[in-house]
Amino acid sequence: MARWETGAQERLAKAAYELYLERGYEKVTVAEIATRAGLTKRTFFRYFADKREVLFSGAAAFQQQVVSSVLEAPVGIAPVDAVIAALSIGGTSLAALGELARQRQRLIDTSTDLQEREMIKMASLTDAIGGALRERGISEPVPTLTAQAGVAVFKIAFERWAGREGTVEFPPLLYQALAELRAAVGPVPPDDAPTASDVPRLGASN
Amino acid sequence: MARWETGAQERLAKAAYELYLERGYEKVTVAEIATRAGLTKRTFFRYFADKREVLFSGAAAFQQQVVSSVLEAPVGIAPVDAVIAALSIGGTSLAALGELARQRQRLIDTSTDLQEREMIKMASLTDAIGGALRERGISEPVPTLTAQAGVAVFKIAFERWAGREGTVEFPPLLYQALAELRAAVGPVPPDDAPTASDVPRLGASN
DNA sequence: GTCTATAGTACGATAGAC
DNA sequence: GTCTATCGTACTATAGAC
Repeated sequence: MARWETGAQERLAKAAYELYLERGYEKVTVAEIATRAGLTKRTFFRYFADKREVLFSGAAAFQQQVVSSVLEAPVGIAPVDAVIAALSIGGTSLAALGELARQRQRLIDTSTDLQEREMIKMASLTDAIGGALRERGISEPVPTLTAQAGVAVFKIAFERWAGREGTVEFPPLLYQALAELRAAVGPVPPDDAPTASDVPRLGASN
Repeated sequence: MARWETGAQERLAKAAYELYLERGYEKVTVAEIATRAGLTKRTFFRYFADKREVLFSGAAAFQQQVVSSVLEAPVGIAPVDAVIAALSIGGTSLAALGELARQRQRLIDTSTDLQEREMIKMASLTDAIGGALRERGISEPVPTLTAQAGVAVFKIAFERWAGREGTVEFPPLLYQALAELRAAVGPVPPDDAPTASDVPRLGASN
């Protein structure tokens, strides 16, 4: 008999999901999660920084995927198009999880603590996307603003996806939300306006 | 001698600011704040829901001011212009606090807990602005998207304001950030695009 | 794996204002 | 007397220290 069952992290995550869904996030203690997984509280904190983090352990991989897509976008594409394309791919991966992703979203909606954590993750994603654009030679404020707009659009599109039953393609929801954002914020200012800046392109001379 | 000095909440807030600045937010306990204010931990929690909330007690008033401005904007103005005008007024009020506002911002930047709370407050502000637009008869998705864009632009403008010494006018920073956002997200889609929607106007027939 | 610090809660008691 | 602000204490759970 092995000293440890394998997959301690997976067992902890599974136990946490079950308990959170059964009794609600706030009514569950870390000790209970650990016990159900056949482990101790100490071990829980070896794998997860805190009680919330269980629901966000996939966030780093998602962020990495999006950042990679931005970095690998074709030369000459506008930053906003590179970001939206990257989020389209990432969102499609999340949507592929199906009911699990919707369940997770509903769980987060029941707790302000979890909502806070999700916002932090989204803020981190925004920073990382901005950083990827800067790495490609785009100078401020375009990276920050593009990343903010892209993530805002992503959130709306993903909420719409999660709120629907059955199988819905994610990319059309994302592109529709982008078009709606453009319509809502209004026209690009003319080039001779003192505050306007040209829309740069990735890999171009900037 | 009176059993209690007046202004318990103000004394607690003052003590908290002092201690947070002296030793850093995380190294200060609620008991210490209360003691410096001549009160007890128990009383601290009567006035503030938790240790972070001390730095955000003005948020509700700020939000209320912005929402009121949106609701009172002239008929016929585009939603995005109403939102930006409202945030311009609100931001100017905050900027009027001068060094105190900059100090607060620097404090928040030192703690992820405080950053989380700030994000929650900004999300609440976004929701409230979206609600104000809906109350004026604008239908989704314009309220949500406009509010998101407006708050994103506000955050960038306020960070720029906080990062500068001396007296800088807030509104020009805000309008510049809006122009930059428009340039970054690209052109409004043509009217015949399947995903495009006309830009509605407040009080018009929609 | 145990121990400790501290955030945050619950409930009751008490003291001043009116 | 009532009303309200304050205080004392005991408690749970997270998180980190040792």
